[in-house]
Amino acid sequence: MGHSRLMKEAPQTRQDQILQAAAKCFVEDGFHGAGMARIAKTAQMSPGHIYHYFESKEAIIAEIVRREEDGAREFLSSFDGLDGEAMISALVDCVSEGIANSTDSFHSVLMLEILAEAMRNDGIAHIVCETDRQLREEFARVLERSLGIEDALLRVEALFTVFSGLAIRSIRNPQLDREALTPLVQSIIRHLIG
Amino acid sequence: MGHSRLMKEAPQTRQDQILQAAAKCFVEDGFHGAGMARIAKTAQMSPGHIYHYFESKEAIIAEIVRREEDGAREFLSSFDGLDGEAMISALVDCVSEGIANSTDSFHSVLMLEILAEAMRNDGIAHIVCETDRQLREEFARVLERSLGIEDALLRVEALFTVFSGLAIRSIRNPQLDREALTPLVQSIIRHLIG
DNA sequence: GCCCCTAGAATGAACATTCGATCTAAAGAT
DNA sequence: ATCTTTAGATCGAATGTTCATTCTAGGGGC
Repeated sequence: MGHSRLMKEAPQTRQDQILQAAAKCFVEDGFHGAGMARIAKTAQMSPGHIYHYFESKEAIIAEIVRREEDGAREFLSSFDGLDGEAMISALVDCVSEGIANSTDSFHSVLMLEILAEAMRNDGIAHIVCETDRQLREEFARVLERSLGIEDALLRVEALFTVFSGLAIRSIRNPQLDREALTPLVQSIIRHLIG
Repeated sequence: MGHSRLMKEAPQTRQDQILQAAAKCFVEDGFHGAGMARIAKTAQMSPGHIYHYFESKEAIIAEIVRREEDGAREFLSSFDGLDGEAMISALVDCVSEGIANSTDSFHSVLMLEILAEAMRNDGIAHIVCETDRQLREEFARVLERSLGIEDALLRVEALFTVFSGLAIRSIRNPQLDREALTPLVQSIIRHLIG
């Protein structure tokens, strides 16, 4: 599951350095729990200096959300060229990869924080909802073309539901047996697109 | 989907009054975004007085989480006596009710906030994970007895995954067509327990 | 000499929490 | 009946801290 490379690779620009540090702090303490002082220290620069690159703390949050959503957009575009069987097996593979990924709690927590923030910050809500709309529509188009599915938008919604649920489950049940769950979830996927 | 009555009914005690006000503020501003001053004003008492009923803000959060989780526990116990067909139709009915419920964004947001907090607060994590373990095990027992399902714990995990996902979807796609999605999700449920 | 870049102290608002004062009301005393 | 005592409920101002943000003063390239 391809996430924005920002958060893993070494930061390229001063901006990336801040974003990377901020994301780390936000994951550990939450958007409102993390202070600029700690973010600055993590990014190895003075608090005041951050304001040369970002207008405010909220602007940092918005940019992190934007990049995180871009990561999902990119990931989805990797399904673009697939047809028939290739599409099905790519989706099924996605499950094992997706389940494994929720071990990477970094992105799970970030997602929760983003969704919670979206409920009270209209700007964030707009980014998230708009991305989701694009994702749904593009993926429905892909599914329709590659598999001839009719009510594709609906199936996509159900697929997204399952994948979203996995992230939550890995938090509420840390001992989750991923190996055992994978084939069962894969059978749901096949049930949805077959 | 039965949620703790605390949040809807008129508050019975002074404690409930505080918890109800706090939950409202937490939903609007987040656990760390909401200040005691605003909570006090919402509960119609002085900030200082809150500390006669709760040791700290964190204690309020913990109690809200505890009651929210109790709501889930209660809801689940309503499946206790069912058998065979009754169990299946109860589960299927659950979908339409569950999907409708995610319109009630109050509990969706609270859930997100709780899960995010669980990732950084061991006390909260313990409440959430322990409740989830109980829920899984009891529901697996019920499913095993009423439907003779073998790998019940696994099926329960998959069922919980789907229901958890619905809450997230209703946030990322506010225009979600609940009526259309219901039968598709119901078919997933049947696929999981049939 | 001039101009960007940078650090880190300064600022004032907001925060969780504490505390002494005041209010309420019921029990006890006369 | 009336006054006194007492204990808990309630308040709101004070506390010390931490917050996001701004400011100032200097350091290095041209």
